[in-house]
Amino acid sequence: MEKEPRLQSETARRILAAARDVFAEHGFAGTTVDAIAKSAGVNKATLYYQIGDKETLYAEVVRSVLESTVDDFQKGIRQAKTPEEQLRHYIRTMAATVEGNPWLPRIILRELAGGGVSLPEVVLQSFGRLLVALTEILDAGAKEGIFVKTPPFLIHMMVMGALIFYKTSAPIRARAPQLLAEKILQGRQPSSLEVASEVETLILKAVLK
Amino acid sequence: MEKEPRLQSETARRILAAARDVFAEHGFAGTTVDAIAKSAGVNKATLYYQIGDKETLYAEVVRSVLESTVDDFQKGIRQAKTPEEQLRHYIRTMAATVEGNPWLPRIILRELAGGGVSLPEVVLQSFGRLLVALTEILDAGAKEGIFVKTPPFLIHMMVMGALIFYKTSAPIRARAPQLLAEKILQGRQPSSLEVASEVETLILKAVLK
Amino acid sequence: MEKEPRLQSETARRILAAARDVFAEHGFAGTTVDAIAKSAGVNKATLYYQIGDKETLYAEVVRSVLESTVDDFQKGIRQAKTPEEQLRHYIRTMAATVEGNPWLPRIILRELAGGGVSLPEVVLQSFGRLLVALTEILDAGAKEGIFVKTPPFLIHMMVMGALIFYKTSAPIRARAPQLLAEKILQGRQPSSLEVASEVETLILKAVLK
Amino acid sequence: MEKEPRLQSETARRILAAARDVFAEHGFAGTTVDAIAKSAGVNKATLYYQIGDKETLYAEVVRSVLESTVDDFQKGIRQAKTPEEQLRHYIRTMAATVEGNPWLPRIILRELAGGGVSLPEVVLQSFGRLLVALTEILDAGAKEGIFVKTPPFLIHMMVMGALIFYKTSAPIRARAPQLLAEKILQGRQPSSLEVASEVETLILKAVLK
DNA sequence: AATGAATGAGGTTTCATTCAT
DNA sequence: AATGAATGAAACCTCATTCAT
Repeated sequence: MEKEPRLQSETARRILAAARDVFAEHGFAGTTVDAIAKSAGVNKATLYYQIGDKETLYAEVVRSVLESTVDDFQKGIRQAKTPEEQLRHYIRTMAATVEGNPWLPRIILRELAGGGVSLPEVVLQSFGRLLVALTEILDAGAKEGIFVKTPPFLIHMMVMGALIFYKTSAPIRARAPQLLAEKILQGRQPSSLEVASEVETLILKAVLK
Repeated sequence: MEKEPRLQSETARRILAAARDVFAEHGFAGTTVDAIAKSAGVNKATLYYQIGDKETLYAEVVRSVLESTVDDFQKGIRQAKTPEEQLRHYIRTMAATVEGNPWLPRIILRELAGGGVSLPEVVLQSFGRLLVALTEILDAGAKEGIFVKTPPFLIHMMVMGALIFYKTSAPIRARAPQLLAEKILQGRQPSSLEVASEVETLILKAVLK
Repeated sequence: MEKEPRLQSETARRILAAARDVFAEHGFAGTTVDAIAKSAGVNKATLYYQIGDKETLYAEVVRSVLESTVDDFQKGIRQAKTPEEQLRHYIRTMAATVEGNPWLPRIILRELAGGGVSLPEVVLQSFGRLLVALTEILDAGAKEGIFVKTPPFLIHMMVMGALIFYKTSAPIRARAPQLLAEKILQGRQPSSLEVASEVETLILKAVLK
Repeated sequence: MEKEPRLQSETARRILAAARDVFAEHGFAGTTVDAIAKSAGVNKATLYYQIGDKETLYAEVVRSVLESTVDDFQKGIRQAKTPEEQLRHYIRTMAATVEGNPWLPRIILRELAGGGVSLPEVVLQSFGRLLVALTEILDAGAKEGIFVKTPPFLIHMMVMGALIFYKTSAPIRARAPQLLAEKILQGRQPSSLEVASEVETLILKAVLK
């Protein structure tokens, strides 16, 4: 249950990668162990030998996905100097992470829907550190008199919400009737990166004095 | 598969209400027909007699929940006059709807996570009408020179994202270590309505010239 | 788990009868639910619907087998008057019960081997009542001066042990080399009832003053 | 399948000792090869390399346990002179063997319950020799006119039955309600050796003229 | 309209055994 | 001689669905 990722065998890594994709696609209950094993190219019993039961497997996937994600976040943020630059960096890093980890948004959505019952303590702590970083950025900006005072949690929700909702609603948007799409989206389906830059613009306008 | 809602018997309504709650709690795959029947206080066979199979039941739940929600939205928006008032009204209506329908956020999250495969056409259309309304508000504001030009879809994502994420992350926030909570939330867990009003402030600041 | 036997459906009775035989033959771990279902002529899922899981099924079998057995015992004993007659009756009743319930000896042996972990409280109580009856017989005989004082539990063990061991060792005796059998058994394989009568003779001789 | 015991390696002995305990505890079907390997502190594959498959392992355990037991029996019996002394010795030796080999009673019970299908020929022969010895004792006593004529097999069953049942019923007796225990056992739980001596008294009284 | 009962299909997990090292 | 890893087969159990009443 508590395998040090660095010590994982190649087989275990293959299984976890497969599990990550299948869980992201179908959720916990909708995923069958058979599907994971097949996707990983191993026998079902091997999966149990290497990792454990379905719940352990899921917990391990959630942990590794969210923890590594948060690590990426933090590295990104430290590179900027002024609060404004840091806040921009924060948004860009989040966008890049969402973009680079296609399974992430859906796993986050499902965890939220499920009340986060599968989130291990260690993930909560990583998350906390991320929010602390954002809090420090906003506080610094407020102290310098360039930001209005805003609750960090809310900023996080708006940024994450916009990015994740935009990303995951893609298949639904694709089904929109032609006419509608033109009216609302002006015929364009902006890429995630364009959206991220628009989010950046809006959030900055909302926060800057 | 397509029962006219007005013709529903009392039994059918009880089943659908139970299904709505159980599906919201556990998702489609995580829900058993047995659990719905038990929660509705009817025999499983009765459920099949009244509604149909599990998929039909889910589709019916999603349809009724989202469609009625969108109807509420639209009624709310029309009551305001100036674009600014309308935009505020839009956000407040959304917040009130999320607040008044506890099952809504989780169903939306799961639908997004699942790519919206269970969303019937009619729901997409309702959604479209909602976005058209928002588009008209933003366009009117831009034409009057009080709003900057912003993509309506993005505004929608930011508002919905913030509201739904805040609502559904409550159980996770409750697990946050004391120290962290104080730093980030300053010890307060604002109510959903307070959050909605802060979202309103931020969005308006972002959109107003 | 606590079905009143009188209220059991025909199907449930068929399943329990099949389970009784298969468990007696192969023990708990050696029995598959598939085998019971097949032997009962019902679908495996029906078995779960009617009774419950394997453990519940086994507990129910042990309970019903041992409880009804003890009831038989008690009826038999009450019919005799003098302590000597009662003690003879006790032994004969036990022999008849072992003879009439082929699955009983093996289930008792397995329960003893397993430490009786599956014996429900109610079975223990029945057993207790049986031993109380035997105790009263021996005490009465001792008071009348016709029995020597002997521990009731030991008498019970010797009688049961002899009867059950004789019964269950039949397949092993059948494998004995010809020559040996002649020497030990004088070529005869006495029937269970003959053995019971010899047990009766021996026990009485041991107990009578 | 037939390894000469003298040639067994230390590892093989460790495995067999572990197997003996685990099989006694859980029976053949209830035992997993994993459990034995773990209990022996060796890798599962080593177990297969050293002994063979599960059935071979079990047969080897049964053979060694019962055979060595019978050897002990025979040594003990030869030390006494008169038939009465020999018969007493027989019972005491059996009691001592049961007492000194805690796994023996349960393995015997399970073998009886299973019809002795796992008893190898060699075990049957040892058993036969034991019964021949008992037969000779009883015959000698009868010829000297001090014993009544009794079937040796029955004596064996009664003695073994009483000893083994008493031993293995200990956990069940421990669960007996206080009140009952006092009535039947007069508050005492006699040790196995006390019980053996009472068995001796009773059997001798039954057999002596 | 409602239900107890039944079931095929499929899900999760275990286990004896083998193999490459 | 010993072991970590792998696996086919089979075990237990669940669940959506149907049917007779």
